[in-house]
Amino acid sequence: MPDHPAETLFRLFNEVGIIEQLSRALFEARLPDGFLVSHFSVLNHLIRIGDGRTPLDLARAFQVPKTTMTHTLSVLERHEMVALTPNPKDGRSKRVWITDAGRAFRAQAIADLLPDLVRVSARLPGGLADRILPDMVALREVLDKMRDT
Amino acid sequence: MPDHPAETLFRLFNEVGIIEQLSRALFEARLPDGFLVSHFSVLNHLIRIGDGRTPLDLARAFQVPKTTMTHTLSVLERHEMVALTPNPKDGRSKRVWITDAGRAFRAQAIADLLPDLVRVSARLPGGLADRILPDMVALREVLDKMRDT
DNA sequence: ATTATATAGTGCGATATCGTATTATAATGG
DNA sequence: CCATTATAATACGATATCGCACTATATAAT
Repeated sequence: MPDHPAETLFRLFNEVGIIEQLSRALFEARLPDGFLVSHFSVLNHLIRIGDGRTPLDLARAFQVPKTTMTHTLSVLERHEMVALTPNPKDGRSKRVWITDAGRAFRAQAIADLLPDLVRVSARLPGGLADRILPDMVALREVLDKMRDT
Repeated sequence: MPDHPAETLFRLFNEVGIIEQLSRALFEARLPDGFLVSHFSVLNHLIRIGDGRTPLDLARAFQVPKTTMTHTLSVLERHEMVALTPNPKDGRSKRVWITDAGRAFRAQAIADLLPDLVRVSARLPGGLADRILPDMVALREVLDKMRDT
């Protein structure tokens, strides 16, 4: 790697990859057996953003192939944590709804996770997360837009 | 999620996950068919940190299970991009060496990747990567240490 | 209207990743 | 020494992720 603006960005993506790996392991250690962050994330999204969206909407939100979202939803559906209904606006499509079981699962997961998050927070240099979050959002948005072009 | 220090951290991990997803897709679109970031990363590590390490060392460096590293190395070995030799210091272990083909692959991948990195850099708010990289390193180190305890 | 093109979801196959168990070798304690 | 425990790598099975192809429906073009 030359001494180039891209060099720093390359290193940053490197760190992002490792942090993703570590935080995912942390999360999944607290989830019930057989559940992964991908499952939790969908439920969390359905509550934060609202349900009734289509599977494709979700795939786009998480930037995963639609086949991956089909699979993730099928797992959640099998556990009755989401329900899929026909989309009255589009016969090809479906709508995704979170169930009470899904809400309960998400709430429990967050409760089980919180102590770890607090522990991490306590060990971080003060204000680190607040400090970098806006830049991380900006980075995500740039990548997101570049993807379309 | 309550209004809590953990809330910001939670959001940060969320962004990290999405950025990881997007940057990986960007990378892999430039790699030859059948190669993933995991393969490139190992080769890159062998050059940056030096080869001759054991598979377990590599698994620790990337924070993946050792079975995952066994698999990744077997792919690279099949393509003759790394060579595994017995470890004279430990009969249970091996040492990992990068080959000329591995070096060439890595160099080509970086060359093919550079334009994308430059494009991203150009669209980012000035100095963003430089600004947050130290904090991201600190975050990674905290997670890394917490993992041991 | 009819045809052509685009889009939503899924089936299927390939590979990646991960957990558990196994084998071989080291290190340790008696 | 010998037995016990720990460690490195792998085999194996399960699930996740992804790309490609297919079906059904919608949209656009003429």
